[in-house]
Amino acid sequence: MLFEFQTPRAVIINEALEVARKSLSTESWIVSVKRANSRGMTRDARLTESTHDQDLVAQRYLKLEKIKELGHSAYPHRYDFTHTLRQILSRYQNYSREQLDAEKIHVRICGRLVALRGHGKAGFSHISDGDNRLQIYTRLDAVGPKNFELYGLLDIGDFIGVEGFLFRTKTNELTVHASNIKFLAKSLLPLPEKWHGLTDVEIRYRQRYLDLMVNKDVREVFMVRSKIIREMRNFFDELGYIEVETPMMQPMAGGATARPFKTHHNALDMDLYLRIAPELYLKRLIVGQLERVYEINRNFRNEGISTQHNPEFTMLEFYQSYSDYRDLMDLTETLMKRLAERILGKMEVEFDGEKISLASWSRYSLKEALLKYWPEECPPRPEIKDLEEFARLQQLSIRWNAYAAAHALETVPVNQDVSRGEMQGALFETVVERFLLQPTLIYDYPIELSPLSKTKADDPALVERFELYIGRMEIANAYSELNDPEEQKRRFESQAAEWEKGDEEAHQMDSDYVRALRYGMPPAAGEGIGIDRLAMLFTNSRSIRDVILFPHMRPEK
RNA sequence: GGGCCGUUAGCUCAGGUGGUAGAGCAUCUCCCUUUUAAGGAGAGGGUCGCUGGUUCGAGUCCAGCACGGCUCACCA
Repeated sequence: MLFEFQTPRAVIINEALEVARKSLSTESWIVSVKRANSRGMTRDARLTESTHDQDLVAQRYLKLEKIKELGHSAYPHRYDFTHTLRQILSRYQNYSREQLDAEKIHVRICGRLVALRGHGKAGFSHISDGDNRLQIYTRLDAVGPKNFELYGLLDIGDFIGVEGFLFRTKTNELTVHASNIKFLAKSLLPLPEKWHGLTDVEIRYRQRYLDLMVNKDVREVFMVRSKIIREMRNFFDELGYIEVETPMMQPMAGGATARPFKTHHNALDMDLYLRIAPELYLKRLIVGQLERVYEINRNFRNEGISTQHNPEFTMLEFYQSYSDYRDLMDLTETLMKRLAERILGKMEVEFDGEKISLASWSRYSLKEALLKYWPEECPPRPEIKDLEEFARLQQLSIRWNAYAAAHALETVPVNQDVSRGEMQGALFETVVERFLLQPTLIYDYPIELSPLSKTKADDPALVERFELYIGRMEIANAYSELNDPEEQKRRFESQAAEWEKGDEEAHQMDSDYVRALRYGMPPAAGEGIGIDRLAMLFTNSRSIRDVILFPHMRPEK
């Protein structure tokens, strides 16, 4: 009965609002209803008023209802386009006005409406495929009243298909002169503001789809990231590697020093860990004579989040039989130069305001680097023996700490529990790392820091391991693989002792891995390359979150 | 967890020394058949992050909290 007293418009509004209320729980909706409530209006007046005035979202639901009333499907299944926007632009961009007029090229195109400019009984708009835009000219006498009514109900963000012919406007812009419009999907929530775009960092990460719609450079970042991975696959495929996938859920998380995430398998009632590295599985494949394998996938580490750390990160890890770490140094340099060449077309990248050349590489042993980068202002410069005797290392550390305290730099721990190798490692990280802007390979690490690497033939205190630094970031980590099962077992045992002492990151005994080694593993070298950090370098991104589509965030409140 | 910065309309942002909130874009109505940050006329839209305090009066001052960013510490 009530309906008799309502105008048709009010009925539509009510229906639209019912739909809106059922499918929507946004702040704006709640706010507008609360606001209406507070004005003490009747239900119908409330609904009419709150829509009629302000609720942008309800406004759009209302338009969708009207579009349905015009006989359009709200969510049609497909659109039969003749060209992508990219095709139109690449094919016809150079056609003159006369050529276009002569040929009357008929097209059907589709995309998201990104700009609308009304003009009385005509209108200009742009549709986009995300990267490319094309202008549409819609005029009443060309599309007819029904289409033009639909045109009036469109919002920025809607998807449409347009049929028409190509022409050039007064300002010489290639444009589709519409003869028919097909509604494809509605954008019920308004897009970010057209001029300033989306700058709120949190929304950019949480609602990356908006970021991708609006910020062109963001799309570019992920294009580069994709190219990096593709080029890496090409590179390793050409070298005869095969790509494999190993377990992401492991009964024991090994292959790195890090704390894992824990999960549980219900049917088997067993705890599992998300992998911190694929290393031990990939080396089992080397035992199984896959000989050259690589895997590109996620690792998970239950640690802090920073501009350089996301809980899940992507790593390329590869193993090459019959080779040692020297081979991988060369391979790494070749790979990086090739990536730069193919993706950037040049060897120079700008990173964090500084110029990096991927053409000039340095190689230092860890100890050499310490001697080389020891600050001038903290004399005397250490000699090699200062790095090799425990007591002298302690003295050196104390000297560093005094210097560091005066210059607001990081200090290193000095106590009897720390081994010689750990002290060397700590000194390296604090003294040297911050200087490693240009590509630098640091090699020959203390054995204490590397439970899975092979010792150097002429120095059992060192292992054949190197790390690649670029832009002060650790980009890659590689070593000659330890393939002596008994030695590996002893290393695990000594790690187990560290675990007992409370080191949660110490490696656990992996008996099956030792068993695999006992069947015989050829000499081999392996390496992990951090894809996210490489992507940061190649896209001049200061935060790892800028190169991960959906970086880890706290739960939305 | 520590330090620094931030939170005002759907979006991007203004709001000396306390006096009850503003612009552009977006939205709505009207005009406009080659515009492009279209234009013109008009209208609506805000518990100024939350809680408490000082004050006659708080967007503004103070305290606490929440959320976010950057940064430092472990790690790749």
